[in-house]
Amino acid sequence: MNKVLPVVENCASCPIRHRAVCARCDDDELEQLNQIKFYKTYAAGQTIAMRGDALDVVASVVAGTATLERAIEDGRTQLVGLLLPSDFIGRPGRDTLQYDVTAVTDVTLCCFQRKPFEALLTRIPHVQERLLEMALDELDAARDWMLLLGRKTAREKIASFLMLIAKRTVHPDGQVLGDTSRIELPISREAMANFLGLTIETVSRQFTGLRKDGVIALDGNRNVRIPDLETLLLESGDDSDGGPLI
Amino acid sequence: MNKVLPVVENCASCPIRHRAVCARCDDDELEQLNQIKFYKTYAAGQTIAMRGDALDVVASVVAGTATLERAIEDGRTQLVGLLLPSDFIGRPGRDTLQYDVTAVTDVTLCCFQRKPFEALLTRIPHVQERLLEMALDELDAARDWMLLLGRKTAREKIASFLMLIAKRTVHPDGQVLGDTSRIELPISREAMANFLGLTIETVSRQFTGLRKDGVIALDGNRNVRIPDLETLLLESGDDSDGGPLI
DNA sequence: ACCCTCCGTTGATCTGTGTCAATGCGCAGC
DNA sequence: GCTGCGCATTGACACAGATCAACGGAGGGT
Repeated sequence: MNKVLPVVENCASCPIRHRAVCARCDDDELEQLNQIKFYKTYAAGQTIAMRGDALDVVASVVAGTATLERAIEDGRTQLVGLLLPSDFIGRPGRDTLQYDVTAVTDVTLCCFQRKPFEALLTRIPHVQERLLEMALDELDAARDWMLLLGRKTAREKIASFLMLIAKRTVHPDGQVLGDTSRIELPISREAMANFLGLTIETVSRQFTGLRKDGVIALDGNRNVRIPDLETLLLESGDDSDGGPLI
Repeated sequence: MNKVLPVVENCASCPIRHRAVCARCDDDELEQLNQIKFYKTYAAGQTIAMRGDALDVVASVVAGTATLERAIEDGRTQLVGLLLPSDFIGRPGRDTLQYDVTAVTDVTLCCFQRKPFEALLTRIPHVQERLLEMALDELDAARDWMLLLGRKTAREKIASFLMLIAKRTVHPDGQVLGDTSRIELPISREAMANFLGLTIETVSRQFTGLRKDGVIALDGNRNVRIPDLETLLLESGDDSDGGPLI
């Protein structure tokens, strides 16, 4: 518990700068951002924030994986966001959080106090613009996700999830790769079930099914090899023309 | 077909101005918006735009109901957005549309050519801010919707939908009402099925079930009376603390 | 080595919702 | 009035995925 986690020095060195909030800032603007930011780390399993919490910071994920969850009292839980490096948490202009945020691996956040950040937005308009762009990207992702939840079969859901992770895999050098022949699942079977609107048993059975049919190969629980990406794409029921590989 | 639809003169007279993109504009700024805008009407059933279309306008819904749909080739369709008066269509910064947009009733749109609108955004920062706010509201709505699609039963889905429509009902004078004792469904059973990730048969059966249990009363196909709102809320499986009634 | 816990897998069975098919109802056109 | 069409309802049945239960394997603590 509470291991010492690596600390990142500043946004300019963020491996994910090209997608993060400061993507288009010049050195001067980065300096302004640097003055109001700080890093925070959470160990795997820790709760970062809970639904209803007053939210006085906004943040970017620098490293690790976190989840956004919505739950019903009786325990049913739906993942409503998967936060990977470069994703943004929190919303300028609203001060309570609507969801539970949990670190599923060790997570490093680049945080900004909300008030000074909002003030900064008015001075650096293209950060505002970037936020809008990110929000709309997330909205698109949420809508694809809705198609998955409402209309896809269990097998298609799993295949779609694998494609999603493959596409979003970010390598240590910051490049978003199309390397989809081997992926590492960032979350447990349970989290996947909550992501896809399934039970863990069904998730497990579908993995077995895909393995038996030669669509994927499992190497431990978290490593998936994909011999033929085309086949997996077919299984996913996706007819998207690719779209941005973000 | 193609009846004469009423024309709205300018944003300032929009009945829904308080929630639309120009919510916080002063007269001078409204004038700037007026110069690049125009109105367009669509008859019920018309396609407003299709997935993949080049999108050179953005728009606000002034009157009527439209849907945003995502479909798989085999015909399975999921509604990913329900556009009611004051909702915004299109995204500054991206030039193709990801979804099919259809008018389900006669619809009046307040349109802006995208390029001049984007130029205007840089001059009127609080419109940009307003767009971000609306995008984030939509994201919140999408996430609640994901919980519904992934984890709720058919009955809960119907009850949630009724609550949603009740909350969003806008009266002609522009006031968002809490009048939830009688609502008019803006969409057909089929569209509801696509909204909720169900089949029309299941939607129908759930309506019948709720009626037989005295939770709702039906007056024709599109009119629902809700004797006791608390009961319906209970059925919806929602434990949200209300949140903004938007 | 042992136990224990956590996580994932597999099996047997149940059930909510989908599927297929028939029927009902309102409304427009003639 | 009748007919035809679109939409909604109802019924019988099938099946995908949930539920309940047992088991397996990896890793950590002692």
